Amino acid sequence: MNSSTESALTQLKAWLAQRELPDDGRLPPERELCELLGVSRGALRKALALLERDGELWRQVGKGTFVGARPVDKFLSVAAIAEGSSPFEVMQARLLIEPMLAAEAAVHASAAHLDEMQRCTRLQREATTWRQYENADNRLHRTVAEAAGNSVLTALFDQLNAVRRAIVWGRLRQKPDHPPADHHSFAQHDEIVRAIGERDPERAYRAMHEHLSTVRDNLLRKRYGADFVRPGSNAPPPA
Amino acid sequence: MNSSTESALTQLKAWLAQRELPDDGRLPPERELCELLGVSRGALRKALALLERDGELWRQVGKGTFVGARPVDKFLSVAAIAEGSSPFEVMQARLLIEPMLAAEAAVHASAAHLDEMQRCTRLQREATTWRQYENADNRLHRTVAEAAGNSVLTALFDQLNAVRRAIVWGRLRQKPDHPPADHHSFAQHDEIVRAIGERDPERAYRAMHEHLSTVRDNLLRKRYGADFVRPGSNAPPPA
DNA sequence: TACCTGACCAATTATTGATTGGTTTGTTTT
DNA sequence: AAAACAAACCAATCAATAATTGGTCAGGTA
Repeated sequence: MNSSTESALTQLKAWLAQRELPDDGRLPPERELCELLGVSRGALRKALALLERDGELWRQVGKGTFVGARPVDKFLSVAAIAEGSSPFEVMQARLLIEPMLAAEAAVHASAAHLDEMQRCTRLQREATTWRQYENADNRLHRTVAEAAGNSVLTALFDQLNAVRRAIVWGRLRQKPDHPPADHHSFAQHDEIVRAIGERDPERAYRAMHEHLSTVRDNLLRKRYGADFVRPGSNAPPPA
Repeated sequence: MNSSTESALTQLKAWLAQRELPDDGRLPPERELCELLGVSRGALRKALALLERDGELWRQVGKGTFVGARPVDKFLSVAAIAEGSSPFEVMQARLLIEPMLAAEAAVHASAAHLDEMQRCTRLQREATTWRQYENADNRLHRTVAEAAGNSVLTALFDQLNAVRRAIVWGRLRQKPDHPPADHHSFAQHDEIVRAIGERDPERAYRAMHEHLSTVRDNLLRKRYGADFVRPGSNAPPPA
């Protein structure tokens, strides 16, 4: 180590020891600090580099210099998740999560939530375009998630839903302009809403599970043929 | 429906039908559009509200009005979710999700995953600081999630975990420097890993559920006192 | 050779003004 | 009296700009 940097390091450590730092651990910009310490900026930077190498602080251009460990705010983007996933994985995730949300919704749903659910089933029946149909479907499932009354779970559902859309949009571009004559879904949606309305968590769970199973099977049949048998477990969880 | 809004709705639908919209589906600001259609802004807004209610378009202050479904691509940042949530909600979410991951892990876990889990339990026993203890705990739960073999679910777990950390860091600043003498957790972790290793999904589910219940109760006791009774449902889902 | 000074670069933040959906208020119309 | 309208205002958002900050380079100095 050269003499000037050694001096700067000593000064810096002393300053850090006596000085009370703000909450975010930020210390003054280099141009100020080097004047405070009475050292040149180059020397100060070498001293800071040493402390950074030891993990005692971290720096970022345009932001500043901070004591402590560099924060790792790894927010996985929806696109990144969708990239490494398959429609099958998304369906399995839905199959695990949404029935629980339905069960919770049966406990916590408000009257407004129930109204909205019924409105969605009606809108879906009245849909004349694929977009309307899908809108109503999305909205119904979203309302169920929201009705569960847990903002964290709602956020997770939103993320899952976003991944689902990203994958569907990316791989299965087929979007007919007419709504499907899928009376199966109508009845299943009705059963879900009914179970939630009657405050029956177990029935809501089963109804949602059965509905999503149907959706999954349709998806897989469309992709792999009618005789496809899904690998892995798909049973409801133990009680 | 009142006559002016009915007229506005007709005009609007006609305009939408004949007009080719830009790629993003954005239509002109209200102040322009009402002039184009020859209706008052109030009437136009009522008509727009109807279409929005039917999911045919969506609006946002400062942004504009767009046809189609409201994009949920808005990646909710961890901080944003944590802001509107409570530790209790996070625990409930963990209670709903992680037992299922454990059950799936019992089916799909590889030998490498099992090794890693056992390594984590060992590391936790040997931990001498709180940070090491917590690291081992995080890693164990993360490995279970990964062992479930579904990248979407793993991503959701990561997000949930990030929210949990954000909340714990933000609200409960107490961080003792010594690991807890919490032999309860040790035994429960062992039971989880054992159940997964023996390929018993139901036992893995129950073990994880019991473990997280304990964690939650400890958390609540610490926060609200020993006699706190948690509202809402916390029962395992129906079979 | 080591060091300092000054300038410049690129990433980031702060600021300002304009745009836009949402709301209120007072007036006019029916 | 109720509905409709017009204008003003509000808050969220966006675009453009300026300021800040860590990183780097060139030239001079001891």
